[in-house]
Amino acid sequence: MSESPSRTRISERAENERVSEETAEDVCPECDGNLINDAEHGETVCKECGLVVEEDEIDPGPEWRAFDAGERDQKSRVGAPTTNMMHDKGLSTNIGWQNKDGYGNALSSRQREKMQRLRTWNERFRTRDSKERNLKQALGEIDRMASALGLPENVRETASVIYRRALEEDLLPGRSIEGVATASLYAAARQVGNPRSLDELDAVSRVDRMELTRTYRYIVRELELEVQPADPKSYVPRFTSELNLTEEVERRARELLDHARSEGMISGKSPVGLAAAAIYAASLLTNQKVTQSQVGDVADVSEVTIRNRYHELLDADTGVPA
DNA sequence: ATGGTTTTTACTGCGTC
DNA sequence: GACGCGGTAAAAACCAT
Repeated sequence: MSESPSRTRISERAENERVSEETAEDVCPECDGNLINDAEHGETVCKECGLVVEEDEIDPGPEWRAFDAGERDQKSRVGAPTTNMMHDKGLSTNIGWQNKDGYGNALSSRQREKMQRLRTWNERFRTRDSKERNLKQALGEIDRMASALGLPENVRETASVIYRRALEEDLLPGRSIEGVATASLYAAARQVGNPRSLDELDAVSRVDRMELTRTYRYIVRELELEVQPADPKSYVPRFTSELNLTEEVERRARELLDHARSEGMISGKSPVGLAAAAIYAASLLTNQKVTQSQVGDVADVSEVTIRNRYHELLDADTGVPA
């Protein structure tokens, strides 16, 4: 319990500061006399010189007067607080389950049936409503992340289709809208051959990596999405342009990757790492050198990985066994 | 949970500018 | 002396079982 003394000190200091602030405010700026609060006129005036320091204050009280408890109940207009925990802030209609009318009398069987139908419909509209809202928010999220990552229109389309399907199949309960939206975008980007790495998604999403990978796996499994491993080549153009490299380098890198694929060297290796290594190797072959760390930076891959991969790529290219 | 594979981290030595 | 590069060992991350 060594922290209790320090905690006491902190709270004492806070107390002192607040008190001093208050006293500073309670003194008339003209004559240093004490101020009094005149609630009826909504003013703060100096007791000594009569200077009005503040006026037009907000009266926090009710604007009506109640003379007994019954009147207070009638005049008070305050209801249940709204809450953000529910999609509609708790303002939607809810039909009670008891078959009683407003006075507590039992309903006739005809009326009971009617109420049952009303309940059913009310519930239908309400859930449809909530899905609409859900979708709206998710699509906004997808849009935001997509433009942050510079992803084109067709990716957003695909992502929203995936999200809609997830929503239809009731995959949302227990998962965050954010998470599913991010996962949908990730899957969509890969499906249309414009992939972004998990790191990149992670950077623009509000959910952490763990949740992202978990929900991604989940929706891929549940929706039986066909997502092939990303093609290393699809990363090449983006990285080369970020490094201001020429078309020649880009072409060379693609060739290296094609060749490596035909040799069956790419399975099990990370596509991003392969792309980075191919670009590095291509930059050497075309005398437009970039450093390993430069490539590693834009691709988010360690230099070691680039080294290992690019040796393999060059070996495969020249026919020398590894 | 476990084991195998891949990637990353951290460190070292070498050559060059 | 800083920088780019190569290599290694151990840790961490990932994936299928």
